[in-house]
Amino acid sequence: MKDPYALLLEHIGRNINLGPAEEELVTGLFRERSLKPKQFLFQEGEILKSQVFVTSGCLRSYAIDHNGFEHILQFAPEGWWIADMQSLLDQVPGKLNIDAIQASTLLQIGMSDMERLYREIPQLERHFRLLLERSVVTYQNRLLDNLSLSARERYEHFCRAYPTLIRELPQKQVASYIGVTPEFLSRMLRQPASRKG
Amino acid sequence: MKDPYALLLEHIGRNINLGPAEEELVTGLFRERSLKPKQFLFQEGEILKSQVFVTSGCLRSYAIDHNGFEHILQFAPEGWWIADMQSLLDQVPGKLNIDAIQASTLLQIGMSDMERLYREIPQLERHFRLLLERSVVTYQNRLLDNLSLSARERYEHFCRAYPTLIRELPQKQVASYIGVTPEFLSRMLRQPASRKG
DNA sequence: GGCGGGAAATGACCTAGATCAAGTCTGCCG
DNA sequence: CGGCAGACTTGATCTAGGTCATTTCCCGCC
Repeated sequence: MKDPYALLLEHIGRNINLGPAEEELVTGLFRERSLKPKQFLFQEGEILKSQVFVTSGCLRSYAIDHNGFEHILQFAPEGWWIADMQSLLDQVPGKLNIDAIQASTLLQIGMSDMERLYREIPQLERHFRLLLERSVVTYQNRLLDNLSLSARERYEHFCRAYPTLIRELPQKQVASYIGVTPEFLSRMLRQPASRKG
Repeated sequence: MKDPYALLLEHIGRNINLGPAEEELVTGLFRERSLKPKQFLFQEGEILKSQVFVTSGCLRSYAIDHNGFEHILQFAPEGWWIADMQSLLDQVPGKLNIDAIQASTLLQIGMSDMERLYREIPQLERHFRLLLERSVVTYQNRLLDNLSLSARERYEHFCRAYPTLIRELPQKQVASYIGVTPEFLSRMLRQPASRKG
């Protein structure tokens, strides 16, 4: 079992270099927490108060539409951040739910402490800028996939993007992520992906 | 006709405060450029070399799928940034096309100059972090819309999100943005949006 | 070792939206 | 003014994927 704080510092260290004092400041402000499978971190209508970094296990965020269907926006395995950003940034009731799909541990930091970190370690702005750039690219690609690919192609992309996850996820969650019904995904997987060209 | 550089500084000024020397540094590194309607800024397969800030008119970015259909990722009217971020960040051949849908003017800065700006004005990291946060939220919402809403609902959202743009855009581009065929959008608009509940 | 509940499979049927193929309408360029 | 290329419309038909209901499977739990 790896030290969660070490994981966080390593993660940050990929983009910027922190001195020992800075590392201490960072680790001093994050608090550990663990979640059991299916336990909620955040529910629709609440106001999200903290940034969350996953140190083990896996969380997911999803929205529920007006027919009661779940649409998964993000999986967050070890080493990822997860949030309802709209709620967090504007301190407004969120539209997402976030829960653990496995027993998980995470590090949490309140918004005012986060702002303090930005003030005292301006380099962190850079770290998160770089993360967010990747995040935008990822969402753009996923959006284009949804606009231009068939369900089967989206499934294949998913398998390539999350080769580990796919083996531990219930099929219905994959369905919900790629945007098809569980029934349809089930049928699709039974069908022998037509050879082409 | 507003000064394009003033527009850029005003834009940045919404997030951070620059001193006169910093403002001069910024404006000194951006170069003006203009595009005629339909003129390309960037085409699939090229490697994007610069950040682009739109100062008048409107650009769009879109991908072409394996059936030859366009899918519009973004419209960038005055005051917005536009790029093929994947290409720009990784200096890799891009999958997007970017062109002007109206006569447009823009400010451009090469990547090395941009890095210099980040070095000399670290606050800019913050500015772009804040922009990118908004951008992620926007893409998340659009993705959820695509996963959970009908074509008509997506159209309505679009009208609310871009009330000005909708009046000057050809219908087929709206169709391409919301992810339906032009034929279907045409029919849909002819149908009197069923009253419900 | 039986049982309760969620996950998956499966069958029959349905529909939003796509496709293809003609038209028409419009604006702009020579 | 004439013509022609794009944008929009319209009709007929098709299909990927959805819906609903039933059954089976599997796994954790008492």
